[in-house]
Amino acid sequence: MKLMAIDGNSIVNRAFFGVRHLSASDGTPTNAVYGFLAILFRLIAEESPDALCVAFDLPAPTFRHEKYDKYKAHRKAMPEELVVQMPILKEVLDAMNIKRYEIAGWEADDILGTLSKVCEDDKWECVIVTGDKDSLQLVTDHTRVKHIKTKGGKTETNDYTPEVFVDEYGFVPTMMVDLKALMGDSSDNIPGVAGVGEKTAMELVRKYGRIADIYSNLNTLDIKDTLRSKLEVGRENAELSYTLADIDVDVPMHFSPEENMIQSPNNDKLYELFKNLRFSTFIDKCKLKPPQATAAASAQSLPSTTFITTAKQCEAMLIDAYKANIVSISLDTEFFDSVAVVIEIDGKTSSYLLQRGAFEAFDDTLSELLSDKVKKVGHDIKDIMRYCMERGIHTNNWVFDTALAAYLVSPTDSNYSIARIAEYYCGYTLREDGDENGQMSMLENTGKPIADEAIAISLLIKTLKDKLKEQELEKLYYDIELPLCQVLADMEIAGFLIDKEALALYGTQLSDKISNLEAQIYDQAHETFNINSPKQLGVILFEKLMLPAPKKTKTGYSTNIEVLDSLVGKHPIIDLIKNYRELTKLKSTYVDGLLKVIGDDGRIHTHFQMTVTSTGRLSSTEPNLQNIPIRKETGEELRKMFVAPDGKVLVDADYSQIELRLLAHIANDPVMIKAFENGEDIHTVTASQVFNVPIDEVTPTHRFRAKAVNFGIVYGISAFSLANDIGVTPKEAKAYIDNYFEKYSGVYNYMKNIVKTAAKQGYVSTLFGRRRYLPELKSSNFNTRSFGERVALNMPIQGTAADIMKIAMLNVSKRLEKEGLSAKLILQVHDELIAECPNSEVDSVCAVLHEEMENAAKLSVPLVAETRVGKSWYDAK
DNA sequence: GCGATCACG
DNA sequence: ACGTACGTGATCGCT
Repeated sequence: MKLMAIDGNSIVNRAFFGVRHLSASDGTPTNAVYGFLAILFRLIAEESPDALCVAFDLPAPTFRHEKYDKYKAHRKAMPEELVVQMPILKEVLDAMNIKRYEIAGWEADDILGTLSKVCEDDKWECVIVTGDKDSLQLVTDHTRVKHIKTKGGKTETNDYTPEVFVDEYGFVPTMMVDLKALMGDSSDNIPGVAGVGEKTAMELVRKYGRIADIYSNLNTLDIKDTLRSKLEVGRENAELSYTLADIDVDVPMHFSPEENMIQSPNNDKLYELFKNLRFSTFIDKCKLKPPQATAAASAQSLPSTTFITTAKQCEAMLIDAYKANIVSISLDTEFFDSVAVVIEIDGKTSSYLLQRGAFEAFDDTLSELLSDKVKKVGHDIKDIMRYCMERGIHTNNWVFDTALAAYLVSPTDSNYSIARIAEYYCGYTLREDGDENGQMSMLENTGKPIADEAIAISLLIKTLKDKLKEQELEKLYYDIELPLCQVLADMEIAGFLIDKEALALYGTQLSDKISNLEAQIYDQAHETFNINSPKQLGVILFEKLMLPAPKKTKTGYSTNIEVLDSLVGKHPIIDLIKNYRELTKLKSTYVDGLLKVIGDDGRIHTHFQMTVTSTGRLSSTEPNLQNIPIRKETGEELRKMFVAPDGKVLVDADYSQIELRLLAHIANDPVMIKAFENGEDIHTVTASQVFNVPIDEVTPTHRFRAKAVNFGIVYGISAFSLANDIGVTPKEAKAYIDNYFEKYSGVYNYMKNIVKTAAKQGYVSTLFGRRRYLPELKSSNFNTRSFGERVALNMPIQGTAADIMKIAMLNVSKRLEKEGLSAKLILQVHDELIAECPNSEVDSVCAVLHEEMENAAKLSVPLVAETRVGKSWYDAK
């Protein structure tokens, strides 16, 4: 039988410092609890113990403090954010029916030692889990210590059996105490012997054994006299340290391993806890079910769903739908053959399910529901719009989107599925759409999931509307985000025409070059290997060819472009590999990747994601058309395959320096504003400022560096990173930054103030009110907090640029329609808009894009947009 | 499923 | 002293 005993404080500490910021629904930090549980579940899976318990320290003084009043004296107090997590962790453990041991006057180590001894007497195997090396003294044939450490954010475990310990230390585990008695421990304030560190202490213990032996033979030991006198002077401290380091295995406590046998958790309690902590992964992992009581209670107040089977029922439903203020709709997007509707009139809610085949007028009814006559709410309505339009049904009059609202309210969440947000905001759990048994009715079988979804949507509306109001997001939501859905749906449907043959040809040309390079690389390496495997490549470069390895990753050698660049000239294989990397990237991601997604119409229809970024930008997937190569010539070729059909051209319009213009505006920096007003090149102006040279003496190097500084400022710069980026010393980089802030003092003040404001109000926002909350600023972890500060600087700029582009898109789309132009927007790449345009409309469309983009916002600097025309994206750039 | 790498603004 | 720039997505190898 096996007991796993955990040093609670030690592990929770590791978790706290190793896991990034997380918080419960009320904002309490939860990262330590999360990390602890992640480690716990991993260990249970790894060890499958029969019994399990956790030992904790208590804040009360221990017998060690009595012996030595300075014990752990200058140890830092536990950070407040960890303090608040301790009771939560204990509550979770209780709900999991895992026993906790905490005894005033003793530390967790002593408890672990005591219970490992009991295990030994009872012939149980004992596994002690800790992040603290002190407990290694407990290792015996029956007691194994699992030592946990965090390395680069990853937890690693080392198992110490007596053999492993002896291998590493060169003496038996019990002598760990002697080691510590000699070397001391600064974090626990154990003095040890002055002048004796880890190396010397190890050697002494290895050679001469326990400190009792060392001191009784002190005069005859074969050591330097200086060391001998250090030992002599430090004798009292050594003996005191010994008693402090020695783990007490006779703590007066009742313990028997059988009482700690693993039990199933208290489902209801643990479910509630995990739900509030937002630990949905652990809910799944423990296979917890929503508490029966609450499920039943909420089910009572929910409408039961009517399955519509007659034209008469259907008519009655439609009449209500026309009358209602809000109708929640969920559509089956797999077969397009069922729709769920929830209607609320006079506070009375009814739920309906309509299916094709269940009554004759399904298609007509669906068209009615989707028409102008019904005010609708849906979830991800941009997708519904696209989906319906692709099937020839026009939709209209969507007045709310639950996903979009949840995103604006909390743009850093990772998932806005209806199930997630209904659970989170309303405590409403959607039933799983599993096929539990084959004997279900139509309603039970295919209708349930969407019927539940429509109910969830109707429940969410009020909560989300309140939140939008509370956070002053209504204007942004109703005037920008919601109307943008239709524009994006139209763009997705329009798609981008691809010259498929040219793309395929380009692919075969790449293939030829790649196999050529492959052969040369194998030749240089004198063997074949997988060049795409960083692991194998690392072995070839740094072990076989003995090139210097400048950097390592968590898993091994780094072979990224920076490393390769540093090796250019040292071996001919490097250039070949760089070339190979570049071409295989183009082939696999772009040529093969894009060929796969060209539609029957010869066009690529990307999906714009509206709820992904934390700043308000869009993202593009399946395929991503926002990262088509342009920075290198070989890659830029690809843009020749993005074309306009016969009789049409592409109009490409992009904002010039929108982020720096916004920085000038938001920071209200007179120098920068003036530069933009005068239409000057901002990087040249910055160079002139930073390097103290007249404008016409700015060299390309000056400009290049100034450009990096400008970008760095927008990202929340550090001298170190800037130095790394442009290849100067950190000292020089710092001088650039100092100079920059001196000249652009408005920017300096902005940066100082925005972090302060963010910390005070807990969030930052864009000119149009989009918010991002920054709990990171409250973190006691330096990295986390610094990240929060950089985000506070960057989000208002990047986010405002995103808002402005969205406004421009809405206005362009409106203008094109109003002017009766048939040109269509087909792509947005953050600061760039592309329209496909009949030859005859070129001038008008250029004007529309130009004007609507430049007039999307009134700032204290001009917004500038440049348009180009071409038969391909390459030509139009 | 995750890390490394590299494509974009 | 800390560790080192913001925001994304796709592909590959490996566990």
